[in-house]
Amino acid sequence: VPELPEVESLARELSESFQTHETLVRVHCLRPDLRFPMPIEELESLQGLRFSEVTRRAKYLLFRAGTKSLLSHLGMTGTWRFESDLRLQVHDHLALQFSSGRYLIYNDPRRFGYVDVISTDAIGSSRWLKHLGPEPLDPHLKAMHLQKHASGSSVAIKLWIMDQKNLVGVGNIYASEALFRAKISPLKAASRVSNKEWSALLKAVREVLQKAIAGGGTTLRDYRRLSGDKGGHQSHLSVYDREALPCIRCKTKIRMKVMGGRSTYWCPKCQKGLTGK
DNA sequence: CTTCGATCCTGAAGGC
DNA sequence: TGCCTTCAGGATCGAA
Repeated sequence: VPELPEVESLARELSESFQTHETLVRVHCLRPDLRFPMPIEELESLQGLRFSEVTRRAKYLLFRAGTKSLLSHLGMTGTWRFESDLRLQVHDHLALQFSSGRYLIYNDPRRFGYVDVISTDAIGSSRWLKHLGPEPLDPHLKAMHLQKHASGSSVAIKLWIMDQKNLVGVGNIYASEALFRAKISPLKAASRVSNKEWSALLKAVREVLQKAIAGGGTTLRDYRRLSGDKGGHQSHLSVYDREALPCIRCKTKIRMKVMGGRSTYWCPKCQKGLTGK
């Protein structure tokens, strides 16, 4: 469900709500059967710690609680919500009870998400984060770095930018959107993307992500903000889910193809690249 | 090493 | 109305 903008929006909302630095009073492990079983004892070791800021790395949420941090990946359908009572719903897996009296609850119908507890001063070297590629919004990242890293890869550019060890945070929706914006075919081999195209692509990725963050995230189906509201961004999608509809630039019929098991949308006229190996 | 496909789940939506 | 099939924004794993 959530790509970088959705996780970033959520991290900001959560961070704001922890301005008051609440203490975690009790952890309720309701259903440990997530993608990886919940580490119950580790989670309980967070009891008594004060929660401060919530940050994001790639598509992971990181709740800082002193020397330890709670890491959360939302998979496809994970959501966090506040409740004033321990009022449970179907697919609630974890409830964090705070000193303020409120509960922060993790719900995940498809159970592709997971949580873990890691040491705050070794977040970057944790098993979840150490193999991740660069953050697209990091101003130190240059198009040249991506081009260099992709130089030996025959993988289609769409799949390449979605691979979290190459570049982080770009999921299925924003991969199609960014390639459309940069006018590059999703089928083009990563190694054949030119210098100029890499610049356009990185710029497009940044613009697409920034716009979505500003809009509070895209909701196609399941994504919910902390408030339970849908994201406000869905009307901004230019190609995703527009198969056979006219391209917004040239009216050509948008095409769809399954790549790596995921639906990919593009305009065969605007987006250059044909194939290539 | 790279690359591809199958796989983990539930629920919403569409066809008949 | 109801049953059945298909598909979904992720990412790991094993096989080739």
